[in-house]
Amino acid sequence: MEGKAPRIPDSVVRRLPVYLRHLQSILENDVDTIASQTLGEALGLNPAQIRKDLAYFGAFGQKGVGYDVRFLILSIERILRIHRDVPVALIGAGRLGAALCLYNQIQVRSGQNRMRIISVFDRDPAKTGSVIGNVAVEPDTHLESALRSRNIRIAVIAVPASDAQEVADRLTVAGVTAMLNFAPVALRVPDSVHVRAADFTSELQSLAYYAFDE
Amino acid sequence: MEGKAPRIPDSVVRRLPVYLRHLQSILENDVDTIASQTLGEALGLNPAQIRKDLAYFGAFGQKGVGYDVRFLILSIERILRIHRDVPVALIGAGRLGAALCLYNQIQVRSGQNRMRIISVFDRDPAKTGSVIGNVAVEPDTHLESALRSRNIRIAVIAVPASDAQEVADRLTVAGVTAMLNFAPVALRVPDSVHVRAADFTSELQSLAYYAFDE
DNA sequence: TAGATTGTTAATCGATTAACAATC
DNA sequence: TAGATTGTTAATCGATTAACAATC
Repeated sequence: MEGKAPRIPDSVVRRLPVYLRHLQSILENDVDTIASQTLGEALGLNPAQIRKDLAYFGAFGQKGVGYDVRFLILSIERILRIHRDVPVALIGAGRLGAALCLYNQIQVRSGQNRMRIISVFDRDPAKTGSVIGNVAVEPDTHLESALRSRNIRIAVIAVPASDAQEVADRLTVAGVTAMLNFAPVALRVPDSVHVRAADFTSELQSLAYYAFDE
Repeated sequence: MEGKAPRIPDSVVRRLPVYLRHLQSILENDVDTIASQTLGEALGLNPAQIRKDLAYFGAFGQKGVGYDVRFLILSIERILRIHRDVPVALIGAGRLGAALCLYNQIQVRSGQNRMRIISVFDRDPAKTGSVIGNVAVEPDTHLESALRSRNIRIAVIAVPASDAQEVADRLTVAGVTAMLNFAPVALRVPDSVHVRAADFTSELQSLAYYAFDE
């Protein structure tokens, strides 16, 4: 009975966390209701785009009134599947990986985020057994069995570029379906796996183009 | 005489560093020439897109042959304005900022990147005066004067969300025209300033959507 | 009721892909 | 010359924005 599965553009999915974050922040200021116009002004987005984005998933507002902030927060959390804790793995416990892990723990503790890095792996025996915040670093030989037994579907790759493709391959086999890749290399994965590039160097380099068109 | 200024889509500008990185890596394997077809296969992109992207800036290939790897590397570096060292400022010397700074130094030292973080600022007097790798942390009171005197146009924002808008405002006044924002908040800046969001939490949250559509 | 604002359809805009003449 | 591959134009596809009836 479910009917059509409309296929949601990635650009829409990526804006949802932005909406969510702003809604959470205005809730602290006791704002109960918000119009797409107001939200758009705060985020620098077209209000029609916001309404259309939300309408992909249902009708969450009230005509003439706007959106109930609390209800919209809960709705977006359900859409994204982050209405409960989501276990995440981190591969690579170097400086960047460790910083991301500690940052994540702060966000989780303050209630801003339910994506939790609960497993960290590294191939370096010197790192294995050490602890980052409240998570122990495990040897990467445990990777496949640990991910499967903990039912982890999302992983952050923070290993050197030379190791990243091999890690992606192993993660794919272990059932991971979404990866955030900080290594400066393009990863090849099956169509069923989503990879998002999060490469510091590339971001900086592309910004140089805009910085100097005087 | 220069003629039309074609206005380049941001999606094109953001792919250039990806092309560049791959070209640099194949050069190490003594590949002298590459066809858009081959490059596309390696990066998971349509070869027509690669040719069109490059054609925005000129004709860099040879019909029937392909692109000379060395020449294309130099050409893309010039297009992006990274054919010489580019000074970058980092605001916020917390764990994430420090990790990014050290990571940047490794990349610069190994010759993979000419975007150099040469100035780091923090408002915490406990951090001021300390050193991250080979860069000293300066008090944020120096921000405007230091950026102007060093002619810095690009900045990385790695401060708490609550401080990020104020930092962006100050950077704008100080003449910064491109910012990479790691704080989990949408920044409002004049149209003349480019802000790129690089928010770990949002990226992870949007990935959750894809991880569970079983 | 009058004013405001949604949800949705239609119009616009822009980016990607296909096709192919030019040419190495 | 024959085969390969670019640069570019045209066709397609998809995303954003405008407009407005529905309705709170």
